[in-house]
Amino acid sequence: MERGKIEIKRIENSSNRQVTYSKRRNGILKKTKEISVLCDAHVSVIIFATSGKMHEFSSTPLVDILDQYHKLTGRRLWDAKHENLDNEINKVKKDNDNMQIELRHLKGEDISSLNYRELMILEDALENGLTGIRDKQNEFIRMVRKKTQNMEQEQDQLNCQLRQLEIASMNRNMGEVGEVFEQTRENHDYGQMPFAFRVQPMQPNLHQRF
Amino acid sequence: MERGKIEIKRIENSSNRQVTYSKRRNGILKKTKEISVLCDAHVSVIIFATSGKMHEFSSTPLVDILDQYHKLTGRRLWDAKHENLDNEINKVKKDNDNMQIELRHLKGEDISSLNYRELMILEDALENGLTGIRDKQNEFIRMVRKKTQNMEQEQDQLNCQLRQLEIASMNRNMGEVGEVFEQTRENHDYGQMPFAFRVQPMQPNLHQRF
DNA sequence: AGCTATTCATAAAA
DNA sequence: TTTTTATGAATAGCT
Repeated sequence: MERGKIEIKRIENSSNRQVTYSKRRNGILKKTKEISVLCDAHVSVIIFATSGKMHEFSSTPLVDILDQYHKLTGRRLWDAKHENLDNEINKVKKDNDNMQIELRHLKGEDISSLNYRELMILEDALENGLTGIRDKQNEFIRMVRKKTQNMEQEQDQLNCQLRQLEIASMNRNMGEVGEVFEQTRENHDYGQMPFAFRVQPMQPNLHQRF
Repeated sequence: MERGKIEIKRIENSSNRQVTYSKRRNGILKKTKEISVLCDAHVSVIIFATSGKMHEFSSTPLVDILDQYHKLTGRRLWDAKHENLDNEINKVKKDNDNMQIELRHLKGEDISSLNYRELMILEDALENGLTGIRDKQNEFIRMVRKKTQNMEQEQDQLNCQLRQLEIASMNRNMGEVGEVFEQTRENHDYGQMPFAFRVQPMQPNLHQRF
């Protein structure tokens, strides 16, 4: 065999093999860089020598290349965790789709494909829903009504008290005033009473006359 | 520039680029195969053309190569991907929860925390849904009713025809039979009539008397 | 690691 | 695309 020509089979001489490996590896890396530049190609090469040493070239991040690889071949290159996440996301998305459909149906959308039985089931569900909602609403209304009643009663009581106080005040103004007025003030302790409960005199300037 | 020599930069002429790509790609694949045989190397090449078409060569299953790659570089190829998946899964789960809540509400469940306004909105949604469903149901009912009517009409017609044929048959049996019977047979051409339209004699054995 | 003699790859053209 | 051919690039075997 003349110089320069070799048969493509394992080179038995270890040092020859080592040299050839080194030369050809460089050649390959060079070629891959070139094709990626010349032709806009995305290339990844990973080369391991038997020694375990690695050389690589990637025109694009390896992850991206592998991602495309996966999309195209469907072959899984990833680890278990990745796969689990993938499964989970698919499951959740499926749930999502189902719920989406159910929601639409309950809103009366996309129902053309349903048969009568399915429509009946939907109707029942909606009626149950309505019943629940209306019960709740009635509860609200009862509550509000009760509250209103209570407030009216309170109002009545207050009005009643107010009238009594007015009468008392009138009586005092007609008789001895000064001493008794001061005493009344103390008894009612206006300073700690909420404003709404204070009795506004019907004739605020009445005492100025004295 | 003479024939055969080029500068390493993107080939602008699209068809030249395509041809060069094809040739060089083959070259690279050949070289990688050769080095793996000659030098016992483990090699993986993945090449994507801009078109998206892929070519690859792996002296060893790609998964194994990537496994070694992991061990050697410690680079976590998938971390970024995992993070993305995590984000996506969280988003979808959130959607899921929201829909779950909406569904429950529409079914009248878990509504204690809602205020009156929210209840009203729900009620409207449910009523709309019911309206849609009931419209659809009515449509069904109308359809079925119409079908039934049509069938009844058809039935009536058939009964009518049947009666007429029976009468005709009776008449024939009362008069001259032999010759006329044969003739009638020909006229009605039973062979091409669908079975349902054939007149069954009321007394099938009547002719045997003659 | 360099250095040729050769073989191989491939640009241009068909 | 594939083939052809002229030419440059890669590389086997030596140093």
